[in-house]
Amino acid sequence: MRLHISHLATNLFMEKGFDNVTVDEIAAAANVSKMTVFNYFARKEDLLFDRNEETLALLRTRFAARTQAPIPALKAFVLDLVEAKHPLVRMTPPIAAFWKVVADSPALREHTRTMAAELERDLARMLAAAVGQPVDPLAKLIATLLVGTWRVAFRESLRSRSWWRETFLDVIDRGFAAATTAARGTAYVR
Amino acid sequence: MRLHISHLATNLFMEKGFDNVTVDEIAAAANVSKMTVFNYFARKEDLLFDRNEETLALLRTRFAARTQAPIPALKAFVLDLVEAKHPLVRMTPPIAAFWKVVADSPALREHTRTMAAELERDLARMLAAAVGQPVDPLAKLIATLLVGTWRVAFRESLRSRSWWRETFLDVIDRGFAAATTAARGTAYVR
DNA sequence: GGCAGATTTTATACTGGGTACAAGTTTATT
DNA sequence: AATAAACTTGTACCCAGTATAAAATCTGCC
Repeated sequence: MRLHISHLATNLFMEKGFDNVTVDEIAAAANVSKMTVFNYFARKEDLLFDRNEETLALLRTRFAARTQAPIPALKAFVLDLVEAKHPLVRMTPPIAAFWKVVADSPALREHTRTMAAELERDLARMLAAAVGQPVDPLAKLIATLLVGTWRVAFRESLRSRSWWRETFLDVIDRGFAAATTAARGTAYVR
Repeated sequence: MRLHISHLATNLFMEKGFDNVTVDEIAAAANVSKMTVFNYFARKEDLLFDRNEETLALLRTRFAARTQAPIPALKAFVLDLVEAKHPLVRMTPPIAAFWKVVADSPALREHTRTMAAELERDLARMLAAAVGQPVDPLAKLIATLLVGTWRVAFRESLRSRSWWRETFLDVIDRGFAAATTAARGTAYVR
């Protein structure tokens, strides 16, 4: 049911743009009342980003299974995503279309920032836990640097559909090198 | 007039919290109609962050007058702010109270993220212009790393009112070292 | 002073996301 | 079948923000 509504809504968003579809419209298309939609999804934005939680879970799982120090492990994780052509880094036309919907809506762009902020907080907690310490400024700094690196690399890979690999990997390389510098001499790097 | 309304609104926000003050209320307090308020301020959030543009202008001015490479110059700029006890880094009780209003409102927290994103874009442009190049992925990455560093340092200085200096400067040190690593071998560092 | 024209302010009415609440409907349990 | 629990819905509401056109205020000019 939740999936049904979310799917329907996503199609409408792709057709007409996020801001040009009202929740009433979505509810009508699903033969359901507006209240029911808000019952399943706290905000309109969640209709599109329903799978965000899965991504976080994937990160947590992979991080928990790591065999290296936190920062190298995270870099290896990102490189694995590229190698495996995971949807998060594989810019097929439908995926590019999805992100175009996001890029075209101010509300959705703001929402991605909120998600990034939550990711930063989560990652800081994970990093701190990995070295057995409370969440301190250094953990927050590293989390911010890494999430920022990811954001830039991701956006660049969206901008140019072909030949993005080189740029993407260069940004990842430089960003992780930067985080490594910030964390030099701590357990985060080795 | 704009200042009058903004001042009045800020006081109301400090008293009751951003989300518990309606624009109608502000308009009434200023003996003015709601439309007039929106005439001066495009969004409710702008009533509080009216001076954001000034800060950006300060950054641009200082950056234009720099004598060092971009990244060292920006670090010197931040250290100067600390030295001069600029309001941006001096956490007096009224300033802390102001930021508590922000911290207590989800809408305002989102707004700060939007401002940070705009700052990132601006800084990327400034960096690219400084080395005579179009805005490329590296400029974006450095801008993101530096703004992220600033955000973390700033938030930490808010968290603990006394003895914040050491932590603040440590985060700045590590963050700028990280950005320097990301930019190694380019004109951004020297 | 007084008039014409531009600018500002205002009232009114609307859109749309989101909440509160209470009543109705379905589904599961015994 | 009866009752409780969970889900769904209608209705009414709040508030930010927009559109539009009328009214008030200010401006330069004679």
